[in-house]
Amino acid sequence: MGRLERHATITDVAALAGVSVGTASKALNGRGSLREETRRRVREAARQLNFEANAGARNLHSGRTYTVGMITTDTIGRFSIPVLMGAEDALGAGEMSIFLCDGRGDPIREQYYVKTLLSRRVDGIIVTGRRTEARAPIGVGLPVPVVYAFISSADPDDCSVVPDEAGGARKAIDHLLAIGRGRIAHITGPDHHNSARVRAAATTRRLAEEGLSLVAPPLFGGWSEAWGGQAAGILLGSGTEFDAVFCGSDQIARGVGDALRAAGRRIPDDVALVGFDNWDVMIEGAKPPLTSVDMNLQGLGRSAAERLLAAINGSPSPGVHALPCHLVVRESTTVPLRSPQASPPGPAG
Amino acid sequence: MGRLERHATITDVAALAGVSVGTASKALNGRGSLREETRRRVREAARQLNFEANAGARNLHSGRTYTVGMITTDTIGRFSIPVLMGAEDALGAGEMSIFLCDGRGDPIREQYYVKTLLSRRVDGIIVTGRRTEARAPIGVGLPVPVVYAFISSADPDDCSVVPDEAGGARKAIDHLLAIGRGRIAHITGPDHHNSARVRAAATTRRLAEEGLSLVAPPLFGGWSEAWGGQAAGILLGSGTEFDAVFCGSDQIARGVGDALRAAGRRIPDDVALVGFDNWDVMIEGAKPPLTSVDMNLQGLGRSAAERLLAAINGSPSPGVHALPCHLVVRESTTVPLRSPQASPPGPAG
DNA sequence: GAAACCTAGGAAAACGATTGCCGTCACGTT
DNA sequence: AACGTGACGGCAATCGTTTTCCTAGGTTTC
Repeated sequence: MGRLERHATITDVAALAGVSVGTASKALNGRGSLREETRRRVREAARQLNFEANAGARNLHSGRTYTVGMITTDTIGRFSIPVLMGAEDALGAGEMSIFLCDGRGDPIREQYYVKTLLSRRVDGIIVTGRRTEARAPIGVGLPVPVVYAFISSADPDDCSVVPDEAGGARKAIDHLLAIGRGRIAHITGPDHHNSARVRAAATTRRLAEEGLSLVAPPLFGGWSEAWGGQAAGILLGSGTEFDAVFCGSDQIARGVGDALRAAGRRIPDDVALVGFDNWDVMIEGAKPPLTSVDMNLQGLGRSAAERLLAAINGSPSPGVHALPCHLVVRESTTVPLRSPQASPPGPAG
Repeated sequence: MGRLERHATITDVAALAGVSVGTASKALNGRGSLREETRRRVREAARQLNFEANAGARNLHSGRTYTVGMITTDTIGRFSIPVLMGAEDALGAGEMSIFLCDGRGDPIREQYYVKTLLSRRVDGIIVTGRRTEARAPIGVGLPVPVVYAFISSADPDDCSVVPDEAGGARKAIDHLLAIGRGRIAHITGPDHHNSARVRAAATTRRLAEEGLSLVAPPLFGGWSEAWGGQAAGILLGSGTEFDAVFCGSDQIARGVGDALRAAGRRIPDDVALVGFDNWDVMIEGAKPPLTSVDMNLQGLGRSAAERLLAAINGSPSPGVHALPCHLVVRESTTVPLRSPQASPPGPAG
């Protein structure tokens, strides 16, 4: 790793340029009134020494660190990443850096991180997590603003940015109805999981609005492919007829799809399939590619960061803010134009 | 988000406790010689004001920030996360915080991050990325130590911690040979990808050591399930006989497995299947669960962080350090004890 | 009872950068 | 020649903390 040079200070720069530190500072920050020649000399000295102003020292004055903390409630993973990236986008533009803290689902660890972040004088904190469920606030009367993203705070005065999962479920059902499927089943995650309950309830309600109902009560289980396959088996075994399955996750949908195909049902001809999450890995692996609800996690992260910045600048936006989901339609709900496999008769070209 | 309290300073604490700031500092840090009663009084005042020492101000003296930067070369994702978590483990013990910077594969952005991190006076930098390929150093003569994790630096004097992919491939082949499979095919990612080439070369070499060779030249393509399926088709169509397929990724393996099963080959009875990455999502979704090579990314992150800490403390470890991979054996290479599906005859219990 | 010695805690100088204020110099004006 | 006026830069305070040095007492010791 080569020779480690020492960090140059503004004193070094000033000395090299033959001016006082105050003048050097002004020269580098475009303040005060200096001859252009002086500025040039200082800038050249700074360049030569690879000078980078010590942010810590600078922050001592401004009272701001241009730094935010991001705490994940549980483990950082598939859902936190896009949120993180969105937040980074929004914050990067404001030249802010992010401290990442992985709570690992341990409240003690989490509290420790909060203390650390506060001692580092972050300008604000974003809290996120794998579950959309409301959670206890990370602290009360904290000296910096906090925004919850994806997950929400149990305190309604906190600012939370969440996906409109119910709306997403409604869009899925709307789509299925629009393509003429009325005998819909719903297979989803564990019933102690907020997302599963919310999506199932919205599904049932939306169908009720049309005077319809699910062909069977929602099947609660897990979020895995295995559960999808198992649930599909239950459905097939019950003898219930159905022409569409709306699944609580793409993984479930994939498991369902595999099981249905194994049982001789064609997708989408016999059964239309809709997933949730729009997770590329599952979407692309599924046969055929899966129609799915996208929660726009990156947009969510961006929005959360923007609200945090606003709060830092004195304009907080308390309350729960729901962002719309959108449906990405693929071949699991629409007959492909030209199908490479066996497909129902139709004009071939 | 409630009332925002101002950050208390040590001056506030000192005033409340009725001592000077110097004394307050000593009391809180266990320095100097003070009466126990005085210490108690100061601690109580600090507690009452929710005092957290301003890390920036403190760092001004110590010259250290107890902070490291983590830069991802490309996008933060499936490979960076475990590395990040491992690093967090190792650093968290040292009370260090992590600045996360997502380079998004843009060198300009990356250089900007390096500057930012330096101005924030991080004690060190960890560079990681999705590809194991050697990359240009993020800088020369930087004032802080740098460790590359997963990805490696093109400068051999830099410290890089990488998985021993070749060793992993050898272990996979060892295992296949041990279970009596000698007609092995290899399907992997694009040949411009370092990992694909390294693994393929190691595979070929290991077989050569036994006087064997692949049943066909390695099939280079992509990392996806789709490619796996396609490649399996090629293999089947060629008429080549094979009793095992070693795949460059779990996704490929899954695609291969699905295609083989669709073609009537039983796994592992007819064809044993080994993946690479040991990615839970793919492993569990595959039927049967996939034997796979695990690169121990978390251990890699931990090791990288430990080496960084050592370097910060004056004991750098230049060079490329390869960490062993290990093979996780599952049912795609071992006949299950009791099989729920059709299985070759054998004592049923 | 005085010299020597602790001990507790205060005062002030750092750390690195910013910024308001003020002095100085070179002009131009009357 | 005396004065006013910009322009240019230096000085010093400031941010919050740590740390060194120092002093004012009280305690020991002979």
